[in-house]
Amino acid sequence: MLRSEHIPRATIKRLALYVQVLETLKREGAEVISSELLAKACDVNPSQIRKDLAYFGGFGVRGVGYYVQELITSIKQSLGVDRIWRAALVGVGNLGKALLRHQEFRRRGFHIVGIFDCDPFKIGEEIGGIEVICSKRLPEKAGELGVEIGLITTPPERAQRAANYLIEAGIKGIVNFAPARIAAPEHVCVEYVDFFHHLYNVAFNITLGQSQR
Amino acid sequence: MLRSEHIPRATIKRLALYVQVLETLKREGAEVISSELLAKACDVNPSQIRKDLAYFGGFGVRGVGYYVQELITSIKQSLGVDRIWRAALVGVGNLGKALLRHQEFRRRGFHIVGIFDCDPFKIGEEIGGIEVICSKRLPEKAGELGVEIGLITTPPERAQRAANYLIEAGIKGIVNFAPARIAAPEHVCVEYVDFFHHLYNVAFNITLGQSQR
DNA sequence: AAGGGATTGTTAAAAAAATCACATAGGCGT
DNA sequence: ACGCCTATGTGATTTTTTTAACAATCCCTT
Repeated sequence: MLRSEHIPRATIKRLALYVQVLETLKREGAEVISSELLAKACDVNPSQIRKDLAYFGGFGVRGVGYYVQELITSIKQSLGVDRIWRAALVGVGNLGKALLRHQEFRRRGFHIVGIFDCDPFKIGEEIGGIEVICSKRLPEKAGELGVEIGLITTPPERAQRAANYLIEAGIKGIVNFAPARIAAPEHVCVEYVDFFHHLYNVAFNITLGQSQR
Repeated sequence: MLRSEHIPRATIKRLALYVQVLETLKREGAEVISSELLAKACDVNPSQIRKDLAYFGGFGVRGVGYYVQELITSIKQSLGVDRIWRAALVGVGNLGKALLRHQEFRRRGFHIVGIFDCDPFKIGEEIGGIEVICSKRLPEKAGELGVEIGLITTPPERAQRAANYLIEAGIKGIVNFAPARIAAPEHVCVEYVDFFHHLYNVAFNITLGQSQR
């Protein structure tokens, strides 16, 4: 059993993908799926899938495959997303507002319970029943609200400051949507969402990548 | 010289990161930078950077480092983002609207010149001076507008249909913001932007990943 | 209850990517 | 003009990740 080994970062990334595809398959009525079929749907190698899943346990049944619902539950458990996560959003710009309106967050178990901005004109405004609070008060408020994850949607030049407030608040995970790197202590997990990385990738592939992949 | 070899996918990803960090450094007044310092700012290995850059040419000066502005220009050229790319956006929801308002797209050379949706109530509406057109007319309009890249911001269940229209329109690159996989022919490059992959990553790291990284 | 068929879990091999180490070469001071 | 200093570019090495192959095992039919 592989369970106790070090789990590759790439595996974690793929598990999130598997959940997405499995939920689609479930909606379509599938109850059981083989690694081969799931692989096709995810556009990866079947061995890859079996290996990824084996890190967390033997979820499959030999000769049969994986029970879809059971697998979804197991992966979510393994990832730690089988519960509600309370998040704070910092930066009420276009993107911030769009994310706040995005029903998918709640549906997936990420509840935005605090909204912060440093613009005095935005402070006090209500969005989806939550009042926008001054970013400076983040450290004090975050504990109160039980926030564990921070979402940064500020302009790039203010991303680091937002991060500092979140770190000061004792938050352990940050998803940064601003196109800027941020410094954080070892124990804080920072993930970057950057559209432009993807756009650049596409542009490159169109331009010269014809032969690749 | 490595130039003619196959370029790793991971390298392309990092080049986009380098551009981001270099532009910040430029704003801060840096004119020259060593691979070591750039590495620190990007949180990667210095050799990695030198090797990545060497795939595209000898941009550096031995004993000195890399000239920041020159390097930015060179990388952008290598990636094919040293020009304007015309894009179409399909799906005028919260996220779509936020992206349309996002100034960064234009600043980085991605001009959204067509907006499409299948909702009759949205068709005809004007956003930023561009009229929303029925998705069905995408194939005919895309050529007319000179669109090369498609951005999908529909709900997940409509992502494939949006993709089909884009493919029919002869588009060669798609950035899909909808949480759904899409099928596309070999010659069409598809990139996925999925916040939840990142959120899941953070959740996992907080839950059990303490020992990792 | 026993054997056949199918698909997993896992070990071994291959491929890819990251890192190291150093020779190479440009700039700058003398 | 010469040599030193420094940081690049690149071949060799290590590590990581992916893919292939197959033995183990579970269900299902007879």
